[in-house]
Amino acid sequence: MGRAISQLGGELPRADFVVLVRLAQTSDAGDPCRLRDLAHAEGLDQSTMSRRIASLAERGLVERRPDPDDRRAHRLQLTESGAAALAAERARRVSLVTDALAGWDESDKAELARLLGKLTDTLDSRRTPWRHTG
Amino acid sequence: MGRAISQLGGELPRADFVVLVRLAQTSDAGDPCRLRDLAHAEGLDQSTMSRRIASLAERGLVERRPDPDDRRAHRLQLTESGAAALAAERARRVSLVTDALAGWDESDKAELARLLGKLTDTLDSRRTPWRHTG
DNA sequence: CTCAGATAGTTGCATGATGCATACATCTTA
DNA sequence: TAAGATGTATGCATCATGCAACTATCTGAG
Repeated sequence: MGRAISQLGGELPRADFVVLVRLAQTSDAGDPCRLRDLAHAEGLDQSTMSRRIASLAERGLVERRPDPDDRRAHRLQLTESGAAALAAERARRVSLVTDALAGWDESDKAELARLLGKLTDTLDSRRTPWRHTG
Repeated sequence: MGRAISQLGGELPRADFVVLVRLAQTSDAGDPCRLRDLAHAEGLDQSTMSRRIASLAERGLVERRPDPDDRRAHRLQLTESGAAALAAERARRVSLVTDALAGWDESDKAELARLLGKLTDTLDSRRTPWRHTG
């Protein structure tokens, strides 16, 4: 817990961040998020995601609860610390962008936001394969 | 040489790509590009860049010529194969974007291009630290 | 001119992330 | 009930990386 709090001030590694983002999404959707889904969503091997989750669980950011419907599986969810770490990292990133665009006029900022949103939608609808390493 | 040609059809790893891009830039500028400069530009350790260059040189994409003014150093430059591989990778990436934006109207595409160019300039002028891994 | 220190680059070594193959438990279906 | 599929974890080899140490060369103070 102290460990998680200490992370709030620092930088959350990208690998951790993307997992927390996915977990927050599925948590919003109310789905029981499983390891395999996360691995597939990120284009990673199950074994890699297993180790990432183990690491996040050790640090108290993610909770692995037994799935009552399938005793092989776990239901993954953010802990309070995990949600806090995610919020802090998002805030840090928003600050980076806000600072970088401080000199821009409002219309350009609004237009960029609109077009990036549209781009995200376009890529999602095409299920564009996304490699973090390539 | 056959190795380099066979790469033209495939995907150039990002680590190789960014090095070739830098080399093409400095080649345009006419500067003798050295290892240390490349490493610093990418925020990597010299030893890492040394290994990347060694790999690119083995594959015939980069040439290491002795620096006539400093016998410790090498002058790095793209080979013909390297320039071809870079051009092919750039074309592949342009195709990805072109395909993804195929359904967009021209005005939005032009506006996105303008704003991304402006963003690039803004980030460059701020010397924003850029981590490929974070 | 000479020698101490700086600099360009390479290599040894340990570390961490990854994928594949495998193992084990549990579920599903014939 | 047995055979195969599925969810997850682990052993193992591989690869990229940073740090430290090394060689060769350059530079500057004396």
